Amino acid sequence: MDLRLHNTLTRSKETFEPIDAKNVRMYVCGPTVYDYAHIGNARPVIVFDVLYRLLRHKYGEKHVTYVRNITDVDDKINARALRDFPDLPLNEAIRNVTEKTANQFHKDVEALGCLPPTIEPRATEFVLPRADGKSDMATLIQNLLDKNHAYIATGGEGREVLFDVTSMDNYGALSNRKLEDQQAGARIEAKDHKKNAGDFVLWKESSANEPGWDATFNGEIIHGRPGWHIECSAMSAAYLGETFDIHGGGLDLIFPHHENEIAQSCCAHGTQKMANVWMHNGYLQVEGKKMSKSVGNFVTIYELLHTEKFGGRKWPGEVLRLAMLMTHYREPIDFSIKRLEEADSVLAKLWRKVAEGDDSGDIKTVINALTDDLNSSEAIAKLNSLSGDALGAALEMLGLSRTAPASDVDASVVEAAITERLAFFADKNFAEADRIRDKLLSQGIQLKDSKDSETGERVTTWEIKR
RNA sequence: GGCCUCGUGGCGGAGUGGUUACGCAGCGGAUUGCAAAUCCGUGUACUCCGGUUCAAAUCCGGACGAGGCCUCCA
Repeated sequence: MDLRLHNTLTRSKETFEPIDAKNVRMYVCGPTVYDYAHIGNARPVIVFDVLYRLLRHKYGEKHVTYVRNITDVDDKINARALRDFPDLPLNEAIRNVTEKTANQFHKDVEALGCLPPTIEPRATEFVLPRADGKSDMATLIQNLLDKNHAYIATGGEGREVLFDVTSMDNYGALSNRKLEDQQAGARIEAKDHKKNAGDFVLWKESSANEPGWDATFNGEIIHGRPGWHIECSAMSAAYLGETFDIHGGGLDLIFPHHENEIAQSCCAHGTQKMANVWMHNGYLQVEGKKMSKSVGNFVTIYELLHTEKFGGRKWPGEVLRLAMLMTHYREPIDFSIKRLEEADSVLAKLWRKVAEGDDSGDIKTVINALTDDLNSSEAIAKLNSLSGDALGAALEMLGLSRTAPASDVDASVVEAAITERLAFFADKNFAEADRIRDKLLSQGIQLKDSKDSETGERVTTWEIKR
């Protein structure tokens, strides 16, 4: 069955044909590391992890290259560094922020069952020309200047290299925007030094309390830092080439981020396409509202996993993952406690069905669902027709395998308690037997009684309730 | 103002011209010393109004409602 993917460029589902089936190449915009990742950030990471797994299944593990960057240069990072580490030299303060945040991000997404990408480049390593000759931001920018797609102008905060949006014929093709339709009202700040209101920054000069690199543009050295979009153009070209297969991210990145990436990359390289397929996941809301700090419904991945802030309990990463995948990736999700509770029950049932064995069903039904534009909700529905090893394999495909519960439960102690309890049953001492059951339950251990079908004897098993 | 999504049972959620997926919760029953778990059974739906059609939740038009983007937010 052919893989079909919805392409934002054409607003339709297309049969996916890789440029090189021996090396399928995908780029997904990663985090800007200035603060804990929130659960909205988790969605694209999970969605594209499923796609990565599917591609590996279809083309082979060694034939897929998945690049997800870490953006560790950004004005929000600078602000955070100055706030949190006022006494440290700037570069050190920044490194503290980015290291800490990136480490936390890695822990978070691992708990969500996401495979590490093939390559995870950091923006700061791609600002200036590199010894290995891989694509870098400064060279890309000079390239755009050479081809008259960019110009240098002086604004209120110093010199800037700006991209001239009118220099590209089909600027706005991805987001279906026409420059003249954009209202220069609410959010576009008219700046005199720009040729057009829509021109965006490629490089901006830094002041003394801002990080900067000495880059040369049109012969003049500008101590500065890159604009927002250029890092993805540089890093994707560095590892995936000028044109690659799939570029993914959240819906809100279509404009301006991805539009501008396309403009930079295509104009600098003289190509028609940056990526053949552009995929975007839908937005996430919390309890019916857009997640924002001011509304107070802002939840980080860390808080969900390790605190009782959301719904009065901690939630395992797999539950969060399933809660995301219950909805098709392009649909909006209203994240709620009820949804997590449902995911929790479903997952417990599925894991039990794996443990019980009784292998039946065909994983192909699940793969086929995913093959149709990553229809994960359909795929999850199909899980119900599987059991045993087939179900286990299907769960692995979705990244929902049971991981060893992080627990210090000593099995021998539990077994001893069960034996003790069975002895109380022999004396019909139900009160003591129940006391043992309740005590274990309070430790998160659920006892399950059943009867041996041959002898009618009571058989007690247990599991860790999460 | 421009552009883009989405309205399916109590909830989640596919489907997309004709057979009302699937799951969660609920309810009834079996089982149990009581529970939990499990098993069996079970109800309710396609925002509204037109149109096309033998047939529309599905296609077309309109209304209403919800949400998003429009320069650094995934």
